[in-house]
Amino acid sequence: MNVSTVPVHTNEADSRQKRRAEILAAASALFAEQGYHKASISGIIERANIARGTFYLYFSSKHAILEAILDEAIQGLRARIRRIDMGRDAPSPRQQLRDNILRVLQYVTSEPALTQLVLEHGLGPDDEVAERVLRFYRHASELIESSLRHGIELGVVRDCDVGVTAAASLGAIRGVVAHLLLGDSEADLEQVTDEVIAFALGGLGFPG
Amino acid sequence: MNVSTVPVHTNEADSRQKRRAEILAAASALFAEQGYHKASISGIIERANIARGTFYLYFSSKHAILEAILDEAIQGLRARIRRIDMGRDAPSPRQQLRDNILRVLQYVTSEPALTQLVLEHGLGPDDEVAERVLRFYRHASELIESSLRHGIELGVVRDCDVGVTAAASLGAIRGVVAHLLLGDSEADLEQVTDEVIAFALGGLGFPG
Amino acid sequence: MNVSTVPVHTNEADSRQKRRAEILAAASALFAEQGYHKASISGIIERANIARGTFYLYFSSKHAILEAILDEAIQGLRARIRRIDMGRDAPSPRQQLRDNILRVLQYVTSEPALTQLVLEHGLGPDDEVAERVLRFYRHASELIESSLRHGIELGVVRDCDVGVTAAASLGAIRGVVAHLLLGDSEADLEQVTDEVIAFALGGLGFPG
Amino acid sequence: MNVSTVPVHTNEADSRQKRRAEILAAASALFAEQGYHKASISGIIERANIARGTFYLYFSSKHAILEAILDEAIQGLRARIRRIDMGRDAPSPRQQLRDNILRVLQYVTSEPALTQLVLEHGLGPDDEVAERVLRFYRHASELIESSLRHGIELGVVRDCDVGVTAAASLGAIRGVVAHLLLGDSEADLEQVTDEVIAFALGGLGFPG
DNA sequence: AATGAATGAGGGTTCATTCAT
DNA sequence: CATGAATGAACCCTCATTCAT
Repeated sequence: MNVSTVPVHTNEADSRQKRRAEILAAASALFAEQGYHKASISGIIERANIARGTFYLYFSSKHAILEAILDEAIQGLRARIRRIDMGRDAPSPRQQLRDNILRVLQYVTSEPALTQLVLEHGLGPDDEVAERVLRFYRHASELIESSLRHGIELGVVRDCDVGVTAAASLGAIRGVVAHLLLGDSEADLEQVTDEVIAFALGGLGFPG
Repeated sequence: MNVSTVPVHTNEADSRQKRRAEILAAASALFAEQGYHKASISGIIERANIARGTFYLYFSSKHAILEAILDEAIQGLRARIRRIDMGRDAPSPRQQLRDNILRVLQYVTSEPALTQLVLEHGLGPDDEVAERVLRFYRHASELIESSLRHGIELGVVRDCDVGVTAAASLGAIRGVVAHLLLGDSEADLEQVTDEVIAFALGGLGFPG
Repeated sequence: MNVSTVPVHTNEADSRQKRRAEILAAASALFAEQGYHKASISGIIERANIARGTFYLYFSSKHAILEAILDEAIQGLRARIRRIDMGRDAPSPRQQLRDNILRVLQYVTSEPALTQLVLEHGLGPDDEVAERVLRFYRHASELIESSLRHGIELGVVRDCDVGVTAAASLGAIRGVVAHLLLGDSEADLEQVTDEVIAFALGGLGFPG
Repeated sequence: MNVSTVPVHTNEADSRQKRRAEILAAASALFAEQGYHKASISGIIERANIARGTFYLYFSSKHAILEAILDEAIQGLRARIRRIDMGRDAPSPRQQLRDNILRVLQYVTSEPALTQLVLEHGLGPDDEVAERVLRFYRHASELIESSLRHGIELGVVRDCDVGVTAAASLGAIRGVVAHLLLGDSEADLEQVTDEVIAFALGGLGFPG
């Protein structure tokens, strides 16, 4: 007797996902604006135009939504970072590195709120939240380390402490990301990428 | 023949300073462990073994003690960073840069709790607290920028976007600092410094 | 045929108003018993049988509920005091004055807690709360003053310093109100009113 | 071997009394300015220029000093109110009443801080503090009542409910006192007294 | 007697979470 | 599913009082 013989399931699931996304968007905007701690459930539900109880139908806690947001951001970043292919037919490692950085910077500037949150967390104390971000950084770091090791083997990267150097490289990118986020004007990402590459590969050019 | 025939008064002031330092230490440790927000006055006074009211005899608020801690850390860092002297009789710029980095890394590893806090703050949204840390980062960034500009003029630094490059450099150091803080083992700071210098000045050594 | 086919909505609003009134009642009683300062939120919520947070769903602060209570009391009093109509068709001024006093005394004895609070406040130093009560007293005083002036013009009131006399008149009523509140037995308000009128209009009857 | 062979006892007692009076003065000024509750021990000792512990050498609690202040005020008032002497050689009752009122008004304006406190208290809830003030009011009220009864017996006062009329009379004076305290300008107390007397004895002059 | 650092009970308020409707 | 009134633990902070010096 139900009027809608259409796949109710899909509709419901769709609308559920949509609602969920709305709440997620409201929360990440608020978190970015006020910081996780200062932001309140009240603020989120007001922005998302939902009732208080509804929030808990989609997320089990305030903490949970932060994790979801960070996961989204991390996933976004991960998807844009690709392991450098040393195969013959692949583009040059430098080109691949450049592409990675450019994609990251593009993502980061297209999602400033998410980025803000990733930047903000992942340094704090051993929190379950920080854990995830930390794991991402560790993942990125390992990616860099393995590339460095590979490069050293191939003789294209000078011999160095890969742990320290990877930390420095990752930090450099983080620094540039923060720089982009703070800057009001829109920067030419291609150019910025080239600067980063130049710095990472050639340093400042100081004479040895 | 005792050097200190100074007034007994010092005792009072000393004990006050001592107590203050104890509270400061308890708070830094707790803030570093749990983060500023999660840490509570209760936790601080328990760790410092003082009564609730006593805390407020030394610091006007929870916020105030964080500021005091951050100020101390920033001051500690600032004191270890010296503008590079380009004079003839000065050590080589590279040597001076190395000294700066080494001093910072030494301080940072000697004060992991303070460092943790500085690392943690200054990224969130406009917090009154973050302000100070941000200002420090900005200060450091400007120092680097001006050095870069100077180096470019002298022809010892290749032409680059000083804003981006300074952000990358500062980020690289922050990255290494975070790396040191997370690492359980004690690293040889001299060696780490050399790695940082090598990375900053010569990059990865990738062939153009 | 039910007069109220009004929306069911009223139920919600009603229950909210009811709850609010309960808290208001609990607070008035406690304030009257212990005084505003000694009374605590804990005491109020215990008496009202609500949780701590619930209180703040209805009143933004302890201060706010006092204001609400005082406003209610003042409004109650104001509503019972009417400017004396000197028109031809109006009852005699004496009758109108009598009605005013009787209504006030009736209200005051029906709301001893509220009265206690109004009596208690408006005398301390410039408190934001006292302000409202003070304004009410000033309003009442001005009403009396203008009546006195009018009476003097008409020759029915002897020439006097209206400021002082109004203060004395208002004080006399306050005194009687306090007297009624302290007295355990229930007084005949009509009789008391007549006494007040007799005193106010004819004094003690002492021979000049 | 004591240098001072003078009655040390007296000196000490004197200085103790002096100190005590200073604290009392500081406290009553502060209480009058800020109200009893808002005023703090810190405020008192700062104003009295004594150490925190010293306060408790002279008064056992914050409450105790309020009691002492109120006692002083009440004593001051009591000393200025004299039972009306109906003896033949005595001045006329009216004159005696006038003298009483004038003395009270003089005292009250000379000690605004104390008066403020008496006015403020004595209406609040059944507090130990209010008790004393209340007792004073009751005392004054009984004095008036007995005078009224006497006057009625003598036929110089019209027959009335002495309880109500005494309350009204006392209230009238309180009202005038408050009026004087609030007024910035200095009033001619003799004139004010005459107004009060005229009101109390003859009322407003309204035609019966 | 005088001091003032230390105390800790108690204050008002917030806010993430729950649950009856 | 959606609601939002209700909850209460936990928060930061104040301040009258104490006591070792």
